[in-house]
Amino acid sequence: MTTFYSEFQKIFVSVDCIIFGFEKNKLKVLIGKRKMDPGRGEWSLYGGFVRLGESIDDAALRTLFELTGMQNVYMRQVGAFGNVDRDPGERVISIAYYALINVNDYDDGLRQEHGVEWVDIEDMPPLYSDHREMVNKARMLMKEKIKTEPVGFRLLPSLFTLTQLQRLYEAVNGEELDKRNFRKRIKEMDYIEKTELIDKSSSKRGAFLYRFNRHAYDEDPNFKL
Amino acid sequence: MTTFYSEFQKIFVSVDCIIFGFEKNKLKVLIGKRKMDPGRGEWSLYGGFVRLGESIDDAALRTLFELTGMQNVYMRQVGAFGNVDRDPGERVISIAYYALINVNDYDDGLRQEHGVEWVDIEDMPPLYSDHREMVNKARMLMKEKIKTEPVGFRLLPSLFTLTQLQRLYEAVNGEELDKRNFRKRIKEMDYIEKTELIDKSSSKRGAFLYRFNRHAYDEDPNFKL
DNA sequence: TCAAAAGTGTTAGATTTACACCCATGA
DNA sequence: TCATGGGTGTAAATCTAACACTTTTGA
Repeated sequence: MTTFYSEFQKIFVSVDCIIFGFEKNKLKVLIGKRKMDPGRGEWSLYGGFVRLGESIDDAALRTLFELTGMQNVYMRQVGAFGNVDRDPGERVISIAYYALINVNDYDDGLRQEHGVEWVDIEDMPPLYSDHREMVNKARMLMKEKIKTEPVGFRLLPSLFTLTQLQRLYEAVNGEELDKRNFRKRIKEMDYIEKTELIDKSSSKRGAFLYRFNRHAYDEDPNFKL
Repeated sequence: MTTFYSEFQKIFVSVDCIIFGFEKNKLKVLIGKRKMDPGRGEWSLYGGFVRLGESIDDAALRTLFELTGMQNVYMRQVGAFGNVDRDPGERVISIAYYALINVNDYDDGLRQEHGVEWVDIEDMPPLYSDHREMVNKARMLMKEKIKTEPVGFRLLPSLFTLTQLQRLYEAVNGEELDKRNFRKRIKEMDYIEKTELIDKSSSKRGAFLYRFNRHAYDEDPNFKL
């Protein structure tokens, strides 16, 4: 291989995944106890090293796939974290990505095999290295994103009630919303379709189930550039 | 040195700077013709490699300093760019940063020595590799940032007229603003101080000069978290 | 029969937008 | 004297936020 930049030094580059889920009306993050040195036993995001033959985006997707077996997952870059001493063992620059998954789609056996757990984002233990900072930034970005794009559906089952949807927005924004104002806004979104199905699991009366219509969303002139 | 991650491969990591300036009512970016292979002669952002002993933020600041001799410059990370073939010579992951400088503070001799030029962001030549993508993302982030924080002053002299400030916002947003509505909003911002000084360079009548008061900004309760 | 969640409109206030003329001055 | 950019306020429209009661049904 030609070495154009031989006078410079190479550095380990990793990816770390902030995997968001939504369960029991709480926004959750998937973390596990670190199984390698340095930092063995500390709570940590799941990550991996970037290989020479893959893009950083692909490295993030691969890492997520290793952990969850899931593909076609919504992932977005959070940013690069590169303090000199962020990894106590070696110089490692890490690129954080957040992912949005529906917790029901994640096989719980697989989750246990990897020893990772869903923890409430409002109630997280101290994390390894700068991982807390990554989570904070990821949450901030996701919160901004959800204001302008309907990415929240990634965190819900394909059929959901309006109350579930409201609780999701509340968990993401960290504040309660007015039920009537919320429903009014939802009604204006043609890509949220009411079905004739009723969910009786959370109330005696039952609530209509809704679904996100991607096709209608892509056609919505309010969201064209 | 202990080698914890010896089974993985290291990668070159660079930083690239999107340096924004404001001149003749246009938003400009500083670019130059690349002086090294691969890509020699192509228009390119100014960049450099991250060293083992410095953080990525420090690498960006150092790179900017090398080019401009300027310190204490406002810089923010744009993100990591890591397609496998983004650099035709070697695998290089690059972290882009944008900087806001006042073009008058940049010594023009130094600029010429480095062979870089201010080009209108609306009228840029094709750029090396993924640099255009970096510029686009940087601009988008800067545009969002300026909506909530008064970072625009970094692009202006310390004394400026309201028309200059309006033109800056127009250049950043890419659309014209209503003069009266703009001035109404500015008047509400206590950290933009009117001085008794008059600028006669752009009109016969002359226009009052204003200044940004950082102290008043830091105290503004509208901007506390 | 009652507890618990679902569902539904209106009004006041705040914010945003549109819009046109006089002023001061140097050439 | 006139061309040029500087400077100023109001009203309509839109958006946002606050708010309370009825319905259904299983236990």
